Amino acid sequence: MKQIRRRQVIRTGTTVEQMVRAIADMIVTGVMHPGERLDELSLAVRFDVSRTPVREALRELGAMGLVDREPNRSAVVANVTEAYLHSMFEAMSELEAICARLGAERMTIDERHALELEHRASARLVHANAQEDYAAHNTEFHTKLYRGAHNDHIYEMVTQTRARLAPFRRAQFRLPGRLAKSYDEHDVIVTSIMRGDSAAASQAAYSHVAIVSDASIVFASDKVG
Amino acid sequence: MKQIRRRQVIRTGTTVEQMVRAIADMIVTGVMHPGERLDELSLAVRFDVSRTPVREALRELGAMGLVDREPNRSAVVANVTEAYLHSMFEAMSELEAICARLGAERMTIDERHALELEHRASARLVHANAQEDYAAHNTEFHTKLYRGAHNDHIYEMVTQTRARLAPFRRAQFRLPGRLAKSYDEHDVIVTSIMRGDSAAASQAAYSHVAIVSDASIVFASDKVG
DNA sequence: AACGCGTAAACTGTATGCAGATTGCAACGC
DNA sequence: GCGTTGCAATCTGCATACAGTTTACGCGTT
Repeated sequence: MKQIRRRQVIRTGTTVEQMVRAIADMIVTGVMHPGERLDELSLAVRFDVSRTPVREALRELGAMGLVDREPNRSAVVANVTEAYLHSMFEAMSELEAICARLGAERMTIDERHALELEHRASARLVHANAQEDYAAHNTEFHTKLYRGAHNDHIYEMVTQTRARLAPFRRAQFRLPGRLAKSYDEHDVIVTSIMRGDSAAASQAAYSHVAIVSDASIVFASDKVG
Repeated sequence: MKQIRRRQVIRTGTTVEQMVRAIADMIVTGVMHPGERLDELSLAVRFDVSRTPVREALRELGAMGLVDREPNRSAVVANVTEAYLHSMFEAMSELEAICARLGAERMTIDERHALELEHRASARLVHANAQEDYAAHNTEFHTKLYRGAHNDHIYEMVTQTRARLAPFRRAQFRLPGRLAKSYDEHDVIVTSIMRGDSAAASQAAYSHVAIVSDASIVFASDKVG
């Protein structure tokens, strides 16, 4: 094989890290679907490396829960049971409620303003029914919320859980009227946080995720199982 | 090299899985200390395998957060900052509070009885000041508590967090009077759960971990940093 | 004696080869 | 015609070889 060290122009990190990010991205963004095979040789060819780094990347993705691995079988994009999916959504509700509560107590003035700005910015996207753009703002909004708890470990857990849920939550904004409802729910969270009302923020965040969960499980159900 | 397939008598799983378990165990039980190097070749020799499975095991342990890895550097047993340690303890409080709350609502009669039994069984160990044995019962008690929430993903998160905290929590029961206090705290949790009082159970579990956290950080402080 | 520099040793990153496991297919028997 | 068995192709698991990087040490210079 050639090996002329021309591994594209991705700048950051080691080969394996790059592959982990690339593959995780494909899974999370829905380029690859739950249950799809991740054959080592194909990936090696695709990324122009040998199987060794591919294997390490797959193992790491396995540890993250994004792919399932069994001995002597190809790795496959994680396809969780409906029960486990449900437990992840419930965990998301709990985690997000914690973040909202802690955020209401701990966020700096700047963080609060940034959150509110992010929220307000997405208002016009609701009217335009710009689902893609709204989804991007939505992600950023939630990231700011999670950061606001000022707890790195909780941030790690909630981020990882969110990533694992992503493949099953893709279509949520296609439900008619969901965009507007989502915006309203965010509004309650933001308002509560601005007031420093941790109980209300927590409650609002919990229900918000619970609703997203319901919306998503409908769409997931034809993939899971 | 020989390769006479005599890799000890550990029965389950692939080579890498066995190594992950073995190394994780050494870290969690304190045989290896935070900051200690995990050189690939030494481990390979020790386990009588080549470096390839060792590397995969280390990568998995890295993903779990039990070891730290940097490019072109040996993996080392994870040594977290005091800030991150604090965030993990806080997360533990929150997670355990959730488990207690959900447990108070969801545990079956059998689960409640088993939890109470486990708790009562450790009473005599308190009087004997049998720290080792109490620690074992303590682990089992908390596992039952986590299971009681009937949420697999939360169980996964809390278990993983607990494992990462283990190296920094080892000495907690050596504080004078800690055993008795721990028992009393458990008692409040158990009683609340038996009554189905989720708010009280949640509150009790939260404070319990917060106290353990304080007790542990004292001991951790000469290791961390 | 202290500091820099260069080289070698030690170690990680990656490629490749081989052995064992699995799967699909085809030929055969019922 | 359908199920079963055996073989071949494919793929994973692990070992080994090699390349690139970091670290440590010793030598020479000041």
